[in-house]
Parts: sequence; C-alpha cells; structure tokens
Amino acid sequence: MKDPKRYLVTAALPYANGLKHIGHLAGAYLPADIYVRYLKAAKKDVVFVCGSDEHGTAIPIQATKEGTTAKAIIDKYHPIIEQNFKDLGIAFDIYHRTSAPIHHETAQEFFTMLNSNGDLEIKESEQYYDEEAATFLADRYIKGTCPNCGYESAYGDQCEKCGKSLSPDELINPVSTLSGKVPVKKSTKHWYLPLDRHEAFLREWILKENGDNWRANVVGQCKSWIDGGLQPRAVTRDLDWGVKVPLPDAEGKVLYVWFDAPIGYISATKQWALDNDKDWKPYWQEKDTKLVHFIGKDNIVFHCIIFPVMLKLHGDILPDNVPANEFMNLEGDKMSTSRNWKLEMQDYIDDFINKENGGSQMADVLRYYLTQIAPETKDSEFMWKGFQDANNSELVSIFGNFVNRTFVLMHKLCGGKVPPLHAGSMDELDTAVIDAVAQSKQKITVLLEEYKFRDALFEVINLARTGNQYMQKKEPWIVAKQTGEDGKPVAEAQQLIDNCLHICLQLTANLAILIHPFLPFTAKKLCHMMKVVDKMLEWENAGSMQLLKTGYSLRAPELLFRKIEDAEITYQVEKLKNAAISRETVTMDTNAATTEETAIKPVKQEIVFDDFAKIDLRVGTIVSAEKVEKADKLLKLQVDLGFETRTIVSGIAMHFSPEEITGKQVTVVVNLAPRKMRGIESNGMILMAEDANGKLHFINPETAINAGSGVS
RNA sequence: GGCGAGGUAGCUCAGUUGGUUAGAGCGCAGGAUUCAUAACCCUGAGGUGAUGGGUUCAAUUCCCAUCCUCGCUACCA
Repeated sequence: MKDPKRYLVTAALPYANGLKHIGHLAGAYLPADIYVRYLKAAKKDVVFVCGSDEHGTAIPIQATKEGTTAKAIIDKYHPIIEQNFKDLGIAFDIYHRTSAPIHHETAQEFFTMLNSNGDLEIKESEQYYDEEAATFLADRYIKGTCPNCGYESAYGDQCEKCGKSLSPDELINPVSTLSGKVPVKKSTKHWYLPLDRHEAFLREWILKENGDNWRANVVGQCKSWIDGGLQPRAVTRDLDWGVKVPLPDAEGKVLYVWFDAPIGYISATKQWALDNDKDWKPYWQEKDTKLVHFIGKDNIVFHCIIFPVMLKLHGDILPDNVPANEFMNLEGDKMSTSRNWKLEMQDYIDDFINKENGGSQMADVLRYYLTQIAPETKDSEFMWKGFQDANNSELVSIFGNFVNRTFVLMHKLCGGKVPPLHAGSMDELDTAVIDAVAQSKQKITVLLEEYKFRDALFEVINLARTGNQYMQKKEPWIVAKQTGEDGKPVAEAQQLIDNCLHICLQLTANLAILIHPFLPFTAKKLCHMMKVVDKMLEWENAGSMQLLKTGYSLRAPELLFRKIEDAEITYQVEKLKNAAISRETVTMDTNAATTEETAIKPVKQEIVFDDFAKIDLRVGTIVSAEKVEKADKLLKLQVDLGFETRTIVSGIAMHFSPEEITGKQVTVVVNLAPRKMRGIESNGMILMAEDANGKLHFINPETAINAGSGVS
C-alpha cells in the first residue's frame, strides 16, 4: 500500500498459560517492535496492539491439574509476560487481555453480526456428553488412547505425545476428565464459519493480489490450505470458559478460542482508544489503514485465511501483509516446553538484565542477536557461542568501539566539544563518508519497509564499520603529532583533526537514529552522551550531518556494550543441558508421573470374566517385518503363532526398525476382526505398553516360550 | 505417501527474471597500527552451489528423479 494514512500493527497474542521463550520473541514481538519503532520515528500514525489470549480449554484444564482456577492462571501470567516484554524493550501501545469485558462485548458483537447476516451455518452433531457433570465435553476434556501412537492420555483435540491432531471420535476408550466416567453421545448444536464459501475470494486476494509481495513461506502455506479444500469450521464450543455465545438458545456455549482471540486485536484497539481519547474505528474500517500482523509460522492459517474471512464478512479492512517468521531452534534442537529445551524471556532477564550484569544494554544485545539470526526465510539456530560472537565482535568491536574511540579522541584532541567543519580542508574521503551516511539511511528505510530486518540491521552495523575505516585512514592521532612550538598541533593539522571528528560525531548521531528501532536502550544512551533530546531520533533526521552543533560540549564516553566472557556462555549451555529433560530422565520420572496419572485416570467399566474370555491372546514370534509403502508409521509383520503365521499390520514404524524386532516375541490378540490398512489385511493386533514419553514397549514373556502359547 | 518451505564457504546466512573470476558477517592465517573494551584497519586461504539426469550456446538459477531437514497432512484397532 502506498502512503497509508495510519498503521495498525499486531503481534500474536501470547497464550497466558505459561512463560514465553525467545523463539516467540524472535518470531513475532521483536520484528513487530522494530517495525513500529521505525514507523513512530518516521512520525506515522501507528497503533501497536498485543495482549494475553486467555481463553481456550487448555487453561481450565491446567487449572484443574494444578488445583487452582483458570482465572488464577491468567492473572498470574498476564502481568509477568507483560513485564518481560517491557524489560526487553517491546513497547506496545496497549497490552490488553481477552478476559476484559470490552473484549467479550466486541467478540459477541462480531459473532452477532455474522450470525444475523447469515454468514454462519448451524449444524447439529453428536458430541460427547458427561452425564454426571451434566455438560457437553470440549475436545480437551476428553482423554483416551491415541489411535496414532497408542498414548493413553491423548486429548480429544490432539495427542501430546505424537502431536497428531485428533477429533474426540477417534479416541479409543474416551473418558471424561471431569467425572472420570465414560461419556455418552448426545446431540448438540453449533455455529460454523463456512470457509468453503470464500475460496474464490481467498484465491484472488492471497494468490493473485499478494502472491508476489508476501513472503514465499506464507503464500505457500495458504495455497496448500486452499488447495486442500476449505471446510466449515466450528465457531462455538460447549464450555464454560470463554466468551458466551450471545444467543438465548446457546446456554453453556462459548466462542471457540480461535474465533475470539484475533478479535482481541480489535478490542485492544478499542481500549487503547478509550485510554487515549481517540477513535478506534478508522484503524479497522478505513481503506487507507495499513494493517500488519506479525506472527510465527504456526499462526499463518488463522491470520491469512480464517481471520481475513471474518474481517471481510464484518466489513473491516484486510491485512496488508502478514510477515510470518519460521521457527528458531536452540543449540541444535527445536525449542520445546515439554522437554524444557528453551530459553525463556524471564531466564534471560534474570541472568543478564536484572542482575548487576549489564542492565538494559543486555536487552539490546539479545535484540541484536535475535534480529541478526531472525528466521525470516527459514528456521534458524540460536547458539550461545553465536550470541557471544555477535556481541563481542560486532556490537563491542565495531559499533561500540567506533563510538568510544570517537568520543575519546574528541575529548583528547578537540577539548570535549564538537569541532567545526573546515570546508576548505575537506577531501573526497570526507564527502564519501557523508554520502555513505545518506545512502545507509535510504537502504535501511527500504529494508524496513520490506520487513527485512536482519538486512536492515546489517546495514546499520556496516555504517559503523564505514566509520572505523574512515577514521583509520584519517589517523587523527598521527596528525596530532604535527605540533608547533607550543606543543599543540599546528593549525592545518588541527583542521584535519576537526574535520575527522566532526564527521565521526555526526556519524555517531546518525547511528543513534538508525539503531534506535533495533536497540532502543543503546539509542537512549547515545543521546545521553551527546546531550541531545529524544526528538533527535526522528527518522527524518537520519542522513543529516548537522545533528550536533559545533562547539557543543559532550559528555565523557560510556561503554555501550560489555564483553561477554566464555564462562558466561558455557554456564548457559550447561544450564540448558541440565534443565533439559532427557529421554532417560523422562523414563525414570515417569514412574512418579504415571502413578499420578493413573490415580487420575479412571478405571474402565467393570467387565465380567466372560467378557475377558472373549479375547484370545497368544504369544507369537515375529518372523519378518517390513515397512509398509506410503505409510510412515506402519510395519507389516509376519507373526508365527504356532498354528499358523499371520500378517499383522502395526503402527510402530516410528519406534522400531524392521531389523531390530525380527525374532522378538509379542503378545497378539488373535481373534480380532481383520482390518485392511493401506490395502493390506491385518489379522490381529500386537499389544504394546507405552511409557509417559510416548515410547512403545512390547508385552512379551520373560523368557522365550513356544509360539502360540495362550495368555490369560 | 501428498502438500508447503529449505538443503550455497568451518559456522550463521544472502543472492541469482539463466550469462564473464558465486557473496557477506563471524571464525581462521598473514600484515599493518596503537586513538579505542588486545578493539580497529589491510590482505589472504576456504565452496564438486545435496545427488544424478535433462533443456540450453550457457544452469547454482529452468525441468525431472533421488536423498536429507522442518512444518502441515494421510496410514495407526
């Protein structure tokens, strides 16, 4: 969009069920903050909204587990996350929350409008119902055995072990987590957003209009979704935690969290407007508003497909761009909350910012490294060594050093004041540097507008590098040796020194402006050293060589960045590895965890012996095994049961290679009805036990016995 | 298996609407220097551009196949 009148920038709403890690920071919040700081410096009308996403079933479930309430959880994490962002210099105009009444009203109004316009579909369906708790069960309130990996505590929407997304119907032996009883199917009514009606619009808007200017990964994901066929998506849930469905016949129903969460951007904007005596409407309704969503790649479908359809139906503007980032790995492995392989914002703050360990300058160091390795086009890697190198050899050695040597020389050779620029003594080297400053500003501006933050940051550092090269060639400390009888540099020499330092100082002032979106604390510190007000940081000032007045006395230099020692990073790496939950530890801890789980996990309905006797279990020996074509998880086994050798297909390929299980003894259900899988008929089922880590184990006799032996 | 994104110097990553010697930063080696947080500055070494085919006067860039990584998806009684 050329020349938008105003900007609305959003960063994905963090789910308020725990602390957020630097992957989240690098993926959405930091790039959004950089972009917004740039826009504000350029005096654009911009609102930057974010806030806690506090609904969804995960939160009440977590509350039950921890013996607390959903409200207590969100009230705990909301302020911590908000403070973490502040400590790292992420400056939202508002950090709102979806539990706020204004959000509930906004989301309800949104739903009502779509519903009364006939843009939603109503469908009756059979859903699991807990008779004891007298309530329908949201997907996450149902647990059962995952049909995919066999994990016994899979949720109705997703198995946390294998990550597969599920529907409650797929669960084996579903159990209500509320009462522990087996739920019954009961008819219920829900509202759906018919995405399929909007396929033509989405194709046109995403692929045609934005196919070239959105990032390849974003367009690709969308295309994949659209080509896969869009389905109506349920907008409501049977749950009591969330935004109530504003209809008389919808008792006990709330809006599905994916529906209300993005509306949180709108309600946050409303609250901001109230707080600041502004009108929120133009930001969502005027065509000349540029809406930009910063998110991680996991959120692409919501922000590029679903929410735009909602916005369109509601008569709002559509996002101009959705610069989604890929993921950031940590020390060679993907970040994971469950395996505790992560660096939380809070951890970094505790170790580097809060301690007398650098203070806010260390916030900028993290911002620097995360931007330098931002996963803009592909997954990237956070390495502590890389963090140290980026700081020591770029921030300290190039940027910090240039500023420091400029200030030191200015105090030594120019009496602590901004020296004059003697036009008559200028040479082409001087003008080249002056040009370079203007060019840097142009390049950085373009890159920022294109959301290429890592390249933009590189250009800023490069300008500092140019400064170092310039000073090296000018060698004012050598020139200063041309002294007269009074021991001071002769006039011509002093002019050269003045020119060099004048230019270096103006360049430093430019660096402050250009680095400001990326490293706000550093920019502030530079302003302090130069005794200028924040107004100098306005973007239009960049490129100018008249930012500091001749004769103005400046403060003594302070070091902008400190070195990071080897010991600090080895400590962090050790800490990470020690905290990580290794496979072994998981297996050992499992005993405790499992006991707890089993305590919660209800025993299935009682059966009589005859029921059990119906099941014919035998010991078998795997005589051969091979991978099933076109299936990642299936192995085709030949099992010797004594009386015959059978073909059994089993979903264990992710856990065992064909070679390692050949010859193993297993327990087989031999009278299970045959079933075809991937075109192969499976005659029986191999019994497996699963530990808390999701690993499967064979159930077999202690010592090898005859194939075909009965089990009872 | 299908779809999407990737596989480029020791490391982290650019780039190429197909065209002379494929780039940057860091790291490494050598040199120069001392104003500066042993920093800066200069020079250099380092790449079968995943692999194998094809199209073309010419491919890293286009096409096909294969292998590997990440995400989504399918198979799981």
